Amino acid sequence: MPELPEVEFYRRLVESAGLGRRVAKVEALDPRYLRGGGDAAELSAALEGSTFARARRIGKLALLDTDRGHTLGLHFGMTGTLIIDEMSSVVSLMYSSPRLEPAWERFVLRFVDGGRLVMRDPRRFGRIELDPDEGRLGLDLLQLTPSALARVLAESAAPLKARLLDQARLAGAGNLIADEALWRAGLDPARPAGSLSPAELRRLHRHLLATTRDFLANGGSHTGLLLPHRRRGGRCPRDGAVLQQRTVGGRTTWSCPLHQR
DNA sequence: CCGGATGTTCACCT
DNA sequence: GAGGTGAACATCCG
Repeated sequence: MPELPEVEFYRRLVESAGLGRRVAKVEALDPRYLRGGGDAAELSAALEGSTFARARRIGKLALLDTDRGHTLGLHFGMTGTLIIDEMSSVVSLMYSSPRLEPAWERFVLRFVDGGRLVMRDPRRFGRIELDPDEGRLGLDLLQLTPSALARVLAESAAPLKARLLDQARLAGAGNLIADEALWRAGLDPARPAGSLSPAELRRLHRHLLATTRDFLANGGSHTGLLLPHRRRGGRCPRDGAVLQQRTVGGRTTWSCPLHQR
């Protein structure tokens, strides 16, 4: 999906253009888009007549609090984007066509003022959920402290990268943030998570936050330094070594065999 | 035509 | 129980 930076852009979009507007109707709702096959009538009853009072985010989950005590959870999958009044945020998604296609509108809220909030998602991996269990997500990546990172990784034989992608332990990092931060930190994604020295832990913590903040500042998760070289024959922009492609933690992983140890 | 893509979940192994 | 793999989901792109 969009990773933390993209979802943060969506949160800000709601904050700047979606708060205080009364919901008239849940207008289009792909039934498969309700997480856990939830009840569409229940969703309409909870949202129609309400306004959004606050937009929060935990990891990759956007949370829209209504003025009546409900929360709408938005999860964007691989290709989900949020649109308000036909204006998208500045986000560009690598693997989602920018084309406008009404059939890709999986969830639409019509406001009383005539405007719309739309989730457009070609691949349909996104989900919405009323009053989601926020406890299923770990600490938000932007709130990560060195000691919290140590707890995320402690005593685990799982690959380092697999732990970083485990949303129940650390919420927000996706495949691109993980590869970029590990590359910057000079750490092998396949290292056992529990094997990092205190110095390596501090280094990884620093680069995880710096990478995420860079992506936020530069317009998204597709702005990494490693990204252009994630292709066959691509070379490490730091030392020129041919990059290695593997599957780690179930995801395609690119790393430098020379400086990531 | 085929394979793979910023993700999550589940079944099935070891 | 922990962790890995592969599939499924659905569509586009090279």
